[in-house]
Amino acid sequence: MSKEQPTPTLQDVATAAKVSTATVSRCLNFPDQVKEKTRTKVLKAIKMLSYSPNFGARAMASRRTDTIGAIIPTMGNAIFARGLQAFQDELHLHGFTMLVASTSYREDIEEEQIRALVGRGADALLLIGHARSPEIYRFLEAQAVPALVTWAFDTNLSRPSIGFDNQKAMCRMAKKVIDLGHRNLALVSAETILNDRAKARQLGIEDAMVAANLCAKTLHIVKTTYGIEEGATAFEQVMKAAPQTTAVFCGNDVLAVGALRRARELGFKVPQDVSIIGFDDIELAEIAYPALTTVHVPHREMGRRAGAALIKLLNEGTQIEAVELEASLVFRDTLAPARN
Amino acid sequence: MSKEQPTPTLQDVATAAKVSTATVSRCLNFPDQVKEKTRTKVLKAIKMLSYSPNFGARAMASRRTDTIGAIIPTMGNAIFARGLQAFQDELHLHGFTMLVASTSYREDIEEEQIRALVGRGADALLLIGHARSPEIYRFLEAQAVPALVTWAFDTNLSRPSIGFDNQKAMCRMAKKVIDLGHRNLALVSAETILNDRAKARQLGIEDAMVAANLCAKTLHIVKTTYGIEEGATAFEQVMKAAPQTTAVFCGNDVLAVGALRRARELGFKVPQDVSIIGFDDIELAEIAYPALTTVHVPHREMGRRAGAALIKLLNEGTQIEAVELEASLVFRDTLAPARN
DNA sequence: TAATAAAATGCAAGAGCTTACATTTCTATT
DNA sequence: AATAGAAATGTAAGCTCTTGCATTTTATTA
Repeated sequence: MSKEQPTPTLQDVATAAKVSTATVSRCLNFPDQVKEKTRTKVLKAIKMLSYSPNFGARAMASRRTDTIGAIIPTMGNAIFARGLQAFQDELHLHGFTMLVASTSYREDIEEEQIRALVGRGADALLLIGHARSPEIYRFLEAQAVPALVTWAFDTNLSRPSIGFDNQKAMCRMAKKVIDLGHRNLALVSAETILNDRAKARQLGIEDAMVAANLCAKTLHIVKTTYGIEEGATAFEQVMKAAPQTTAVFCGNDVLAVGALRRARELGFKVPQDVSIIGFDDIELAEIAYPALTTVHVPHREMGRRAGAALIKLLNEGTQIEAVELEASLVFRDTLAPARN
Repeated sequence: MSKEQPTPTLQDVATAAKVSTATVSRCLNFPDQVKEKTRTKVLKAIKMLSYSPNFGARAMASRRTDTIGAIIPTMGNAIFARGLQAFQDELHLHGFTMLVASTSYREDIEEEQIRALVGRGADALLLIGHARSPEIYRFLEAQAVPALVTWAFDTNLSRPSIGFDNQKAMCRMAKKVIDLGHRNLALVSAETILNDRAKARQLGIEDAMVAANLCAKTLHIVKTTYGIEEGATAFEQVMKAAPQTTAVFCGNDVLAVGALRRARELGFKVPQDVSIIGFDDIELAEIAYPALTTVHVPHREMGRRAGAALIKLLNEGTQIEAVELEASLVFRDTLAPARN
């Protein structure tokens, strides 16, 4: 503990095993290029010295890292955590390593993290949503780091993405809601400025309203941050400002669960008095009481596919082809025909 | 896109700005050591080239990385995700970067990940739980990488840890349960071989039983993997094998929520017929119906403190002092006196 | 204005690894 | 046993930065 022992290097191993550094290196990277006997000797030296290769040096010398970076808004949100886990599992399967960073939904931090991951040698990047400054896309291009957008899907953009169309999915759900006779709609949403998914979901409802000859302007929107309590508060605001509301859409299940709870606390019967609709279909949705009607997002599938696509791109140079996944509607117990 | 543009290097920037590489480097690392005019020039060149420093090279040359690694079992579990987020926030505050890896509760993968993170130059490591082979601890020592154990606390070990005593916490809860007249206890637990937290929780119940003159052997234990459905199945197994059971402890809230659901599906009244107790106190616990009685674990506090301690160690060389956090009991609606 | 100290910059030696190419050691064949 | 060809190993350059020391520029003082 007290002695300043420098961490062992390739050279140390080579010396201990009485071979050249090249042989040790090959032993690690191309084991079958070295004779069994030599290999054993080297491996023993490695173990003895508790040697571990220096990644930076290796990356620099070999010009590749087998590392893919992922940048998500927050790990506190189960849907990202879960998608990432699937992503990571897929990468691990192919010998790649994942580096994660989170942005707390802040654009400046996202930029910082993108630079950090690129600097760390990420061979490719996984990003959430399309919305970010052109400068960042330029940077990525200058660094020749391919980026794949997920959690969103938009045919209008040239960027490859693997995800689903938030707008379309929410529109389908809204149509159902309107078909059940609801005319006074509200939306509890996350901030839409830096979150194109949230924005798309809002647009989806508005699309359905217009299609049903309702004025999109009548959609009562309350914006809030992420959290159960936040959802509860927002619900209260909605019902105070627009008491005639019969259906409250929520930008995600966590907000919806909060709304649900507050609804009950305030004496509303769900769904008889007011319907509540979530988005994501996390476990919470099923557990909530009454069980939440929501839009199912294929998080794991998305993560897995994104991983596979990026690996294919890196290994075979195959261009990523955009994949639109299906987000299905899950009808449980918080949606019913409008009262009266 | 077609031209193989090599990513820009420090040298490129230096050339573009007509200064030496040393100046560019200082511009990045010690901005006030370089004249305003020069700095502007350099910064412009950097922006123009979309330059981003190569982390590996920097790490190698400067022998430090300002990076801390965290290794958790899985991101799919909210409690780890949340603790990590707090950890990351704390690190970010001090200019450190976090590298995460997950192990899927597999020892071999954990070892692999530890080596990977150390190889990537992690200045320190955050680990969950104490249980791992001595060889790994030896490796960490050989590499002079300090490691902090969290999510657990054990005064008997010399290793520094910031966490809570799983055994003590569960024992307190079990005591309450026994005080309510429960004599036939069961436990739905995660696999305890590689999970010392799960093991400790089990021991905690047994401690309480012994203290109450119950035979610890009568604790009916069912082991399962993580998941709501898994918890449900395990509950069913418990009640089939030991129908006289009046209180079912669960290793975590997710299992408990599953048990709760299956209990209702099977026609058990909770808590009248059977009490169900969780562990962790994640959001799910509060949302579950009836709301779950559980042990509150200070995830965020743990993450934050762990971050702070590691940074202090790295920056000031201050030895980490172990901190035992309090895990409190949260009584909600799934615990009641034993029937009869 | 000259002399001196302080600030800014440049030079060049590494940091630990990979890999093209050169050299040595085997294996198999005649 | 000699030799070609293959397999194994070694040599050394180069990957991109940081930093101690040397040098140049700028500011300060007499």
